[in-house]
Amino acid sequence: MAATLKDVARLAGVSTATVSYVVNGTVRVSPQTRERVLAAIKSLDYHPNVIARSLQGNRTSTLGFILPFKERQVSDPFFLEFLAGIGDEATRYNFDLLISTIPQGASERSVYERVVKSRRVDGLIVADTRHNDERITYLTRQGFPFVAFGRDGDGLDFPYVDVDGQEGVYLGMQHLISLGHRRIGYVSLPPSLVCASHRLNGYKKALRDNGLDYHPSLVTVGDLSQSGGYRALEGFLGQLQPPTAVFAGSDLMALGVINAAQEHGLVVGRDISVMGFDDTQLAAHSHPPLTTVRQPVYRIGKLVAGMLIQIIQGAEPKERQVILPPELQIRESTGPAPGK
Amino acid sequence: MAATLKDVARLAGVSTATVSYVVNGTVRVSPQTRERVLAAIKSLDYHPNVIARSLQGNRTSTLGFILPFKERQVSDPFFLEFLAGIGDEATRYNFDLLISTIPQGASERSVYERVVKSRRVDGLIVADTRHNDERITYLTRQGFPFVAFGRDGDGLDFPYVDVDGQEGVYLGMQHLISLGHRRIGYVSLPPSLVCASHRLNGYKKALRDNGLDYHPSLVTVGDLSQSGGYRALEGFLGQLQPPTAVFAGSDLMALGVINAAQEHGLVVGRDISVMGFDDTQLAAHSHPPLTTVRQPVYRIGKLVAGMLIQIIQGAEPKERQVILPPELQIRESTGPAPGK
DNA sequence: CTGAAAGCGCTTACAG
DNA sequence: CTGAAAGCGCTTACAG
Repeated sequence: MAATLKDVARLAGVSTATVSYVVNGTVRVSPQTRERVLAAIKSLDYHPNVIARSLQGNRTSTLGFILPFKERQVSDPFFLEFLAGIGDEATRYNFDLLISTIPQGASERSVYERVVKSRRVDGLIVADTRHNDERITYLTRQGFPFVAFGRDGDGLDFPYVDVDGQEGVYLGMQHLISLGHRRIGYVSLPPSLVCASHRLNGYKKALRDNGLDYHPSLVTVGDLSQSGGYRALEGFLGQLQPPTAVFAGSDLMALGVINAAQEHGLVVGRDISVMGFDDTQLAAHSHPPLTTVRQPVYRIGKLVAGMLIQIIQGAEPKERQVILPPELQIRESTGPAPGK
Repeated sequence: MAATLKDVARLAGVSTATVSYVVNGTVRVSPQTRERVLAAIKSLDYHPNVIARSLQGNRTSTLGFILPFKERQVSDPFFLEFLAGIGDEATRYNFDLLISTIPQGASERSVYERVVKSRRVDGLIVADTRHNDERITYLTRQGFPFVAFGRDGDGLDFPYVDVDGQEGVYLGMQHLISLGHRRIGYVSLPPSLVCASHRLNGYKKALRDNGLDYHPSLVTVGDLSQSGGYRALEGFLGQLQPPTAVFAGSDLMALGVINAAQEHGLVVGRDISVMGFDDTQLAAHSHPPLTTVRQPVYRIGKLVAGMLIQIIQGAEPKERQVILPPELQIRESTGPAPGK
C-alpha cells in the first residue's frame, strides 16, 4: 500500500494538517517541523493521492477532449499534433488530459453528457467547430467551461483559437497567381465545418481581387481524406481546360492530388502545382515537399489548453478569441504555370 | 451546484445508503422505495460523482497511455487508430482514458513515475516495446498493472498483444517472389524496436526458403517517416542493380518509397513493386493503393484495453500473451516483376 | 506555528 | 429491506 498523509504525520510526529501545509506550501511551517516532515515524506516515498485532492477541492485538474471523428477520418495525423500540444501544456500546469471516443452506435451528444455530468473533467476542448454546433450549444447551456479550436459560425460568443483560413487561402492563391496560374482548382472541405466557408471565401476573394472569373466547375468538395483529393483531380483532368494548379483545403487531400497527378505522369511543381492547408508533418515529408498554409496545430493545442486552464481557475484569459495569422510555407509542389 | 446523493436521499426520504443501493443495484431494495428514489434522481438530474466513487473504492476506473514519441514522428496516424480502439473498449467497461505526453525536456521515466505515483490511473498501456525497455522494467518493479502492444525482447514475462511480424513480412515476401521478384529491397525499422528484429527475420527467412541470396546492400534502416522510405529508394536506385521491389517496414515509409519512385518516372505496381506494413488508413487511400501487411491496430487497441481492465479487476485474462496472425492486403502497388 | 475537527461525495460492513 | 456510522485521503477554516 502506498503511504498516506496520515502515515507521514505519524512518522513525523505532527498532524496531517501540518503535513498538508508542507506539501502544498500554503501555510508557513517552522523550519524544524518542515525538515521532519520532508524526511518522513522521503523515507515513505509519499505522493499525494490526486483523487482525494480532487474530491476535497471539487476540481479534477483534468482537461477533456472528445475525438471528433465525424468529418475526419480516424487516423488524421492532425489530431495527434493537437493532442501533443494540449498534453504538454496541461502537464505544465499539473493538469491531466482525458480522452474520449464516440463508440460505434453511441451519439456524440451522449458522450458529451456523460463526461460533463460525471464531473470527470474541469473543462473540455472542442475541435473542428461546425455550423449549428450541438456540442457548443450544449456546453454553453450547461455553463460548462470549454475552449474551441475553430471559431463560431452562428453568432455565438465563446472562447476559441482559430487560424485565419480566409487569409491563408488568399495568400496561397496570391502565390499561385504570381506564378502565372490562371485556372486554379479548389478542393473544399465538408461544408458542415465552419472553417470550410472561410477558406472558400479566401479562394473567391483572391480570384476577384485579381480579376479572374469564378468557375463553379473548378470547385469541388472533398472528404478530408487523400481519396477526396485524388478524385477531385481526376475530375479536373477530365475537363476540357484542366486547371494548372490545384489548391486543396487540407494536406491529406493535397497528398491525394499529388498521387493522382503523378499517376497521370504529371510532374508536380512543373506540369501542375499543388497546394495544401495545415502543414502537418506528412506535408513536409511528402515528395515533392508540399507547399501549404501553416496552421501551428501544436501551438494551438497549447494555447487552447492554456486558455481553458485559466478559465477553470477563474481568471478570464486576456484574449478570449484568438485568430492566428496563417503562414505560407512554400516548398516544391508549386512552380510557374506551364508555358510561363 | 450538481445534486449529490444526500440531496436525493433527502428528497426521497431515505438514507444515502439506500440511494447508493438503488444506483448501483448492489443490494435489493423494495419496489416502492426504489420508485421514490428513482423519481428523486430524475427530478434532481442526479449523476454520481466519479471522483468520490474512486476515492472510496481506491480505484480510478481509468486507463493510462503515455504517447511514445521516441521512435515515431508525433503525427503517426498509427496511434490514433490505436487510441480509438482503447477508448471504445474503455468506454464499454465504464473506464476512462488518460493520455500523457512527454514534454520537451522531460524524461519518459519521469512521466511514468508521475502517473504511477499519483495513482491517477489503475493501469497503463505501453506501445512500441523496445529492447531493454525501461518502461517495462519500471512498471514490473512497481507491480503496476500494464499491458503492452508489442512483445518482449529480453526474456521478460508480461501481458501483451502483438502481431506476428516475422510471419507478416514472410507472407509479403512470398507474394513478391511469386510475382517473379528476385532483388527485393527492405527498409527496416529503428533497431531499438523489438518488432524491427522480427520483421527483418521474416525478410531473411523468406530469402533463405526461396534460395535467394541476402545482400546487405539491399537492406537499409528507415526512420519511420515518409522521408525514411524516400531516401531508401534513392539509395537503391543509385545501385548498379536496383531492386525490382521494395518492402518497407511501415506504411509511412512505403508512401515515401512510392513518392520517390513516381518522381523517378516509375509506375508503381508495374516498373517497381512497393509493399508496406501496418495497413493504416493512409495505405488504403494512397495511390496506387498500397499492398501491405495488415495489423488490426484498432482491434489491438480494444484487446489490450480489455486485457488491462481484466487484470485491474483481478481476473487473470484467459490469454496473457496474444500473437495475432498478420494478413496480407494485396492492392495495386505490387505487380509482376518487369520482364516476367 | 500547529492541531483538532469538519467535510468533499460516495460505499459498505453492521445492526436491526 | 433500511438506516446509522465509519471511512476512503485529502484540505481548510478555526482555535489556541
